[in-house]
Amino acid sequence: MNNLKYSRQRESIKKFLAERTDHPTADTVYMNIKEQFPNISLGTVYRNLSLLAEIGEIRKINTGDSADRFDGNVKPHYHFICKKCNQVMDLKMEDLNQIDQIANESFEGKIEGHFTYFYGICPSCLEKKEDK
Amino acid sequence: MNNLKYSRQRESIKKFLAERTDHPTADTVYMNIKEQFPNISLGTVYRNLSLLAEIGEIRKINTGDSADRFDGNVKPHYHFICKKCNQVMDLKMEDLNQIDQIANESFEGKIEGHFTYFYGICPSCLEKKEDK
DNA sequence: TTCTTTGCAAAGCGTTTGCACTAGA
DNA sequence: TCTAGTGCAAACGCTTTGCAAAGAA
Repeated sequence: MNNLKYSRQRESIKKFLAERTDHPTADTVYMNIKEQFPNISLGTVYRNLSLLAEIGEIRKINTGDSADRFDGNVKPHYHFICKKCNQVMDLKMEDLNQIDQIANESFEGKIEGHFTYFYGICPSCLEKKEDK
Repeated sequence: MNNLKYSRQRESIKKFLAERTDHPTADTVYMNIKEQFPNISLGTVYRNLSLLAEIGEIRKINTGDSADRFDGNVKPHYHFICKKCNQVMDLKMEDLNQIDQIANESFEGKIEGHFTYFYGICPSCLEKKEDK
């Protein structure tokens, strides 16, 4: 099952994501890894992103946008998406486990968890607005 | 700005969604509307779904799946997605406005709202599991 | 050697769009 | 009449996949 062989490309992708605090798309990863591996193909990037997400070394996040984004931080945390600049930021806040219980109160099935992301205006866009 | 003309196709799509409690994809809408309008095109379905969502008569929901889903119920409510059968169900629960404040506590920007969906096992899949 | 990973290109899927025609006001 | 909406088909953006060659164990 776990027949993973080392690959320089995969390590590079993992390292790249670990160093970023924004949440790049597959294409952004591709563009950046290309500097180190000029011949790398987009397919390889996608394959490795999927694989890394599957084994839990990175997280795949879906912001409702067309393209998926990837996060090198696998610790549970929430995301904020700016309505103006579409930037995706991490939020420093506690886990909202209590909302699963609230949801469960009048539900016959079993609630195991939730996906939540917050939206609004990010600090730098707020500033720009105030300047006007 | 609001130069809307009546269209039988659009009305039919709206009515169809209002009568459904599941959350069909564009393709499911297309398949069903086709019974009434055999010549309707997928493009028309997509155009009307976007338009209706834009003017707030339906809601577009993104469950992280490949295809978007549409909801005839525009009142604020939360969704549950079954991990087994991928069914999307409505949840009867209060608004979680308080979580926006929690998120805002250590955030420099402005949080305006959140998207949340819950996941787990739906009632009918739970039953099947217990039968074994 | 054996089996995983790669690069490439083609295909996949859901969605959008240009265009000539149709239909609502 | 005038403009919005339609059907059709082609194109789009993101992602996946088949295949032969390359690389790790």
